Amino acid sequence: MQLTRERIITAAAELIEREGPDAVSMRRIAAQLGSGVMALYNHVPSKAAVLDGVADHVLSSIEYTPDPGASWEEQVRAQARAFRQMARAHPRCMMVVVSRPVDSAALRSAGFGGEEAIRVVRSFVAYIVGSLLREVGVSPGLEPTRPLTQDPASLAADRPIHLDPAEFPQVISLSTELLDRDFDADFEFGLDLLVRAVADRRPVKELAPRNA
Amino acid sequence: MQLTRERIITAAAELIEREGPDAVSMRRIAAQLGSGVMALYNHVPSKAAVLDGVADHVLSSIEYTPDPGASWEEQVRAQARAFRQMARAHPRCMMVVVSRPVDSAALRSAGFGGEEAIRVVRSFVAYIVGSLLREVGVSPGLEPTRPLTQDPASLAADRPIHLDPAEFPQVISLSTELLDRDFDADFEFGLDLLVRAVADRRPVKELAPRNA
DNA sequence: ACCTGAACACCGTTCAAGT
DNA sequence: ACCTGAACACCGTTCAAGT
Repeated sequence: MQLTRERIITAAAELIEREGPDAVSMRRIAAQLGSGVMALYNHVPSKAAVLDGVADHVLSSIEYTPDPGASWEEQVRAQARAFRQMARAHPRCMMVVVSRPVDSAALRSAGFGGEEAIRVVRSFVAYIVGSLLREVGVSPGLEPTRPLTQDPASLAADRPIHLDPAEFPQVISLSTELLDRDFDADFEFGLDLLVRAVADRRPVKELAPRNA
Repeated sequence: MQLTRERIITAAAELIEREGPDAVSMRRIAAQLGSGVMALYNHVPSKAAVLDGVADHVLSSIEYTPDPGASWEEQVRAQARAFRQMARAHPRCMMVVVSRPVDSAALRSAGFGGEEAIRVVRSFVAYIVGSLLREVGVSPGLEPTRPLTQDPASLAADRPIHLDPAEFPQVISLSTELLDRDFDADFEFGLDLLVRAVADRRPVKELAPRNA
């Protein structure tokens, strides 16, 4: 099959997702595509360019279509959640995304990039990125390489809590669930803080008249 | 001079700050300390451990002493600013910090780690980390290695805007200042959003009685 | 206990050569 | 235009050997 920039970037993203950012190398990508290493350089100028491509690829996979009927609060929440879904779908690519400039065109095309409230947007993006780094980033990149297998047990081993899954299968699945809930709640909590803060900053919609 | 874990970590941090995370290697660290590569392994188990050490070292350099007289709003702001100062002092180490678990003991000892309001703290940390990644992280790590020199011109070249400093010295210093102001204002803006949001969530200090 | 140096299995990228 | 393979200057880490 023909070698293309796109196939190279996709292969790199898959490699990162399977074995972490450290595992990605031009040689491994080439091997995966069944070609020699140097063949890659006909479609891509450097490894850095491949990683740029991965960041862009992942960012543009955000699925968000604005709903003009919704309030701005709900639109902001929807965007934040779309971003988060992307991060959860490509957790190990997040470090790569984050190591490049964030205000990319891809991000803008996903609806992040208003005109009048750039600072508000930046605050949200900062919050979202920071949240997802914590959520996704229990030492995601610079650690010793993982084994090639990707069973649930080794995924659980990425958590700070270390238990033998053979001995405590139910404890582990439970703790994973609890952690997930925790992340959900944490994310929504902070998101809500920001949404309310911004709402309070707007010209107040006079519900009940005050005295004075 | 004697080789120690501390000297190794300090050397690594300096190397990262001078040439970026990509430039750090066991061999370079050893060369800097005037020893053979393998001598390092008597004090440190692996490169990953060195990077863990760097993250901890940088995190524990946060200078914050709580002022019990100040309001909680001001205390939170002071902590956030202390964190930010650290990030600006070690900008290129930030990616290393961020690639490890953030809720470390070092962070807690810097005053981040309340009991009753863990989620609030997490929201702030998420915001701060996300902000500083943007501020500090114009492709901080995975880029082609920089030349060894660290003059202001090459620092300016890290910005997205590319001008020849020989031709436009004043434009560059101006734009740097503008960017700095921008970062300051952005950071304070979002910080203020969060502080107000949290304040509004507290049992309101009844200033003026309402009708109803 | 601490350091050395050779060796191994990797890197990214250049270059000359092939089709 | 696209691919190859040898080569170069690097990696992290193991191991056997020295003090």
